[in-house]
Amino acid sequence: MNRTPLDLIGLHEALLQAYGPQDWWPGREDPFEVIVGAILTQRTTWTNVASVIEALRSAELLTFEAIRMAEDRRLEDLIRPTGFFRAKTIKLKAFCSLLRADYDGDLSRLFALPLAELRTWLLSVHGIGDETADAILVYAAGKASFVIDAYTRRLLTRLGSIAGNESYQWLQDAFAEALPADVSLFAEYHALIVHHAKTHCLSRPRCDGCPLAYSCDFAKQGEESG
DNA sequence: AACCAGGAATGTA
DNA sequence: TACATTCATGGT
Repeated sequence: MNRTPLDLIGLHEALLQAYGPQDWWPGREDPFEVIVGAILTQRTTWTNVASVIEALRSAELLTFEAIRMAEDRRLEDLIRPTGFFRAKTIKLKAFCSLLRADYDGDLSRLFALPLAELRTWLLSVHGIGDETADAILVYAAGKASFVIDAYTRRLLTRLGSIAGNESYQWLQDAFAEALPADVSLFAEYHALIVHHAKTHCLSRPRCDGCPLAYSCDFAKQGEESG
C-alpha cells in the first residue's frame, strides 16, 4: 500500500487549527506533582488520577519525603482508584528514594542534568519507562523530549505514514528531526494528539467530521500491522 | 458485560 | 529482538 508522507509539521498545524492551544497537564506548576501524576496515569484515565492527586494533597503526601516515609498500606489505599495500586506504590517510593539518595531530594539539582543524562537517570528508576520519562522531561523538567504514546503510533498508522511497528526510539527520532527542539511545541503537540484521540476516532471504529485529512472509515483490525 | 484507559517490569525463546 | 503475562480500578 502506498503511504502518505510523514509530515509532522503539517500534522501539528492541522491539529492546532482544529483544536487550538491545549495548555496541558494540570498542576504543571509543581514538578513533583507532575511526576506523581505521570506514574499514576500509566494505563489509567486522567480523571481517576486527578481525584487521587487531590486525595494525596489533602493527606499532605505530595512531597518526596512524605511519600518516601509513608506506610505502604496508607499510600496503597489512597492511590487505589488508579489501578495497579501495589505496583504503583513501589514505583512512587522507588523514585522518591532514588531522588533522595542521588540528589538529596532536590528536583532542581536533578533537572540541572543535560537532557540525555537526565533521561538515562529517569529510565534507571523502577517504574519509569520511555513514555513516563519523556512526560516528566517535557511537563516537569522543561526539556524538549517528544512523548510517544499509543495514540501517537495509532494516529500515524491511520494516516498511513508509518507501518505501526516502529520502535519508540525510531518514532521519537522522527519527531526530533522534523521539529525544532522547543519544549512548548513538544508539550502542545503531544497534548493535541491525546486530545484528538479522546474526542475523535482513535478510540472508536469510526467517527464523523474528523478535522484531519484522513478517512475515519476503517476497520480496527489490521491497522497496526500495516 | 466485555473492553479500554495519557505503561512498565519480568520471563521465555 | 519479539512476544506473552502480570499488575487492578473505574467508566462505557
